Amino acid sequence: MWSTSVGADGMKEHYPFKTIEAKWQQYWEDQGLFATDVTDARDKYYCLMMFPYPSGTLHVGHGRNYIIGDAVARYKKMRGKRVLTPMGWDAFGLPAENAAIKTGTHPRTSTLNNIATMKKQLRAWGCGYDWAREVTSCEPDYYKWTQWLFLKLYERGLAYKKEAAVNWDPVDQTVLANEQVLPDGTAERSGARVEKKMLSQWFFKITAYAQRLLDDLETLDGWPERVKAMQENWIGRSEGARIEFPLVPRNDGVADETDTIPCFTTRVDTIYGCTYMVLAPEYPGIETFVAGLPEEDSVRDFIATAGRLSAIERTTEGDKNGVFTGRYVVNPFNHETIPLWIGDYVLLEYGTGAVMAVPAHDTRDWAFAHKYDLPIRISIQNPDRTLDLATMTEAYVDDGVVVDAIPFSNLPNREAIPKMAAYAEVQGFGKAVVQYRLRDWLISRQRYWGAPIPIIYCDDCGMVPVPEADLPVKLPMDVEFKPSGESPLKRHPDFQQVPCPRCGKPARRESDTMDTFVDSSWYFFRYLSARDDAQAVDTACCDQWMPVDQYIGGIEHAILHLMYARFFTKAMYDLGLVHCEEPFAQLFTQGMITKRSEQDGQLYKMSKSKGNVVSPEALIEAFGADTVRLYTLFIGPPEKEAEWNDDAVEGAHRFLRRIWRRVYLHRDWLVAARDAQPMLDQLPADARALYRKLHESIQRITRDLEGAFHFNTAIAQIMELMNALDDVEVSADHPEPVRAVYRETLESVVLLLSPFAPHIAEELWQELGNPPSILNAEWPRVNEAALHRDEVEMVLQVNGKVRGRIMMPATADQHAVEEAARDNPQVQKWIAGKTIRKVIVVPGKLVNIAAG
RNA sequence: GCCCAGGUGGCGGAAUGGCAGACGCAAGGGACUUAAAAUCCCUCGACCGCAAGGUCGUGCGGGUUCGACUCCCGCCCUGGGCACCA
Repeated sequence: MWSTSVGADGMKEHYPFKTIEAKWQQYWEDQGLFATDVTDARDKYYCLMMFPYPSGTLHVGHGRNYIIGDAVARYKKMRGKRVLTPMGWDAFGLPAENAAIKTGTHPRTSTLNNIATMKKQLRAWGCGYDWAREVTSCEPDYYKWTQWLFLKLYERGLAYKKEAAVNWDPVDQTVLANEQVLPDGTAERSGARVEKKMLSQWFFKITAYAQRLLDDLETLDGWPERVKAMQENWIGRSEGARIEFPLVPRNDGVADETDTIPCFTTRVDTIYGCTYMVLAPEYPGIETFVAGLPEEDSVRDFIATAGRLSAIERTTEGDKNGVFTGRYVVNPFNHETIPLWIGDYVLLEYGTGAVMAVPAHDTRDWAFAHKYDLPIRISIQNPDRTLDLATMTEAYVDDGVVVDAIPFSNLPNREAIPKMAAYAEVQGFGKAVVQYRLRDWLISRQRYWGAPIPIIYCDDCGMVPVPEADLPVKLPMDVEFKPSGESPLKRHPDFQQVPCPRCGKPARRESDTMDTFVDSSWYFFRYLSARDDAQAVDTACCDQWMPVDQYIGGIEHAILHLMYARFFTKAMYDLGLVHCEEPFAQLFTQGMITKRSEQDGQLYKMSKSKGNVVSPEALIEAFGADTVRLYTLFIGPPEKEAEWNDDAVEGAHRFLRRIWRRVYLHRDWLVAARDAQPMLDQLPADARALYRKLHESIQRITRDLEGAFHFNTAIAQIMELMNALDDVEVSADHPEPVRAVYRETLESVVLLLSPFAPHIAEELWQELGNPPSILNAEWPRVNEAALHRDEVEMVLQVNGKVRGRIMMPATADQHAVEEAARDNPQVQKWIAGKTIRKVIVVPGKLVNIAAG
């Protein structure tokens, strides 16, 4: 029903997305619309997207992150916020170094090339950033400060070196942090089967922050529950007791290095049922315990066999193997002498590496005791007191009553736990303790492409930190990459040989570099003073702008990056560098984009190896960036996974084309209707209804964007509004108030659309006679008067089933509504001959008559 | 085993305890066109019925309620996190 008059230039009638997209990208850049002056923090809104690793090119799956972030930034700007959206590059990392080994291209060259490509891609998507704050973690002006922060942590004892059993990735030729090993024992990055090796490595003492990291999760109201739950699981707090078991001296008079063996238990209430103790095979000093005893050979064999097992074999539930040591310990509660065993199911890294075994009340101990015919004793009775060793077929692990445990007998076991821990403390052989699963963060990597650890080894002075004035410790560029994967720093004399900063004698530089997760643990502070070469962070500015108001990124960083960044923030807080304890107030984790593989028809995350990658370039060429953006946001709830569907992209394009034509064809008289007012009392019914629909839409879209970012329903609402517009005839021939309605509707559609499809919105905004940029325009406001209805449609139900509907004055009272409902012929058909038991009236909505 | 999500048409997905399936995709039919593209109109959960209309339907089984996709209890399934963690 749209008038078909064609505009002056027929060309532009066909939504010239290519020209307008190039035009507006240039305009935003020239006008510096995303440059933010951080000296003014009134109404600040720090909108941050996880900075990408410059892997080469971005696909539409990556795009979701940036498109969501850009839509949020644009929306908040229109809501009057002073929005800061910086962007940078997590630019150190193994892929670039591995590529260098293959192709000979230096990692810095390939990385900077990739950055240039990806920057172009972000621009082509229409995403705006404050590029003056760009940080690139592989450049000395950034990693200088990463190294400086390392030194600060080192001074505080939060960075330390120790010999430990660590995860070794044989493919990437480096050690890894626990967080970077998947549950199946393979490396998160390379996929290699991780090996355990005893090596001397650098750690950050994240465990010192375990409790704070756990406690402060509760303050993070703006974080998804699942992310908080994952971090809670990972930290793995458990309360228990540490009990010292005296070691029974050897018969042959040979002295031991220790006279007690401590163990950690969460079930000290079961200790009267403890019938033996088990040590981890790697337990330090185990060999001296058994030296010269008849059991020595079997113990050595056992340890050797257990040592050959891989991490997965050791940590997979299943068969438990062990061996008797020939030694005994004493249970300090009942003074009973019990045998000391070694078992491969006991982990050195957890607790004390020793377990008090209570087969009657622990499923693992039950299995072990049965296998090796060890004694079993009940020390917790079930509430009915019917437990009997003769009839038990599995360990009783539930709560009950303590038995055979004078002076604790007959106590409910939960009450016995604190009492027994207190008793141990008074007696001096134990105490209540809290144990965490979280391990310290292993940060050294035996690779080249990372920030060098600023430490020097001197034969006389030992470990010496590089003086601050000598930072950055620069990565040498003249290096040779060997296929073995060995770090070129290890055989780079100029890099390694250095005088000791303390005594001046020849010394050796640390050749390990830092985990790239260190670089990304503090970049959000650096954005605020990215070009400052005098200090790592600008404390005053951080006070103003931190925390980040909205952080947006992938769920895959739920534990890794997000916990490391929280740890760094707390450590920097303790150093007085910043005054916020949590970096990210609101966290939004968008779901992955998947696509069906052409090979096997399964859904996979987009990746080159699966061959299901969709590049944005061809789509932008064919449909424009606005279409790709609109489709990406419309695909489904942004926090959920979504399957990419090439066909549906066209639907988004059709919609934009429709809006383009509607506005463009009528632009002349729409501009002329600039000052016309939509007088409510002068509007014919259809225009009045459209005007109501418009304001309902504004209300709903605004609600959808606040908080939960329901872009999909917001866009659906714009589509509905356009559909409603289709049902009326829009032309210049209408009276002024009606023209005003059409103008306001189309203008609002453009405004409401602008965070999602900003180029077309800018162009149409201008076509409607407004000055650019739409970013400076105000988000539409709801006109409460427009929402008013004189009449409402009411649903009529009989026994909960819809039987009809009637129009009622909005002011009708309950009685009138009930009356009208009973009089309705449809309703009468269903209540005829029945007794009406109850009538429910929901004002403005429905009537339900219960009849039977 | 423990802890989180989730299960709705052919598909993606909508629904403050109040009309289940908004919006879009796909499909089918039609209009315009020499033709195509583009655009527009109609149909589109299942079953019964010529129709009016009716019955069933949100993983399964119960419950609360005038009324349940929504709340409660018990299951099943899918995805994710943790797990020989003492």
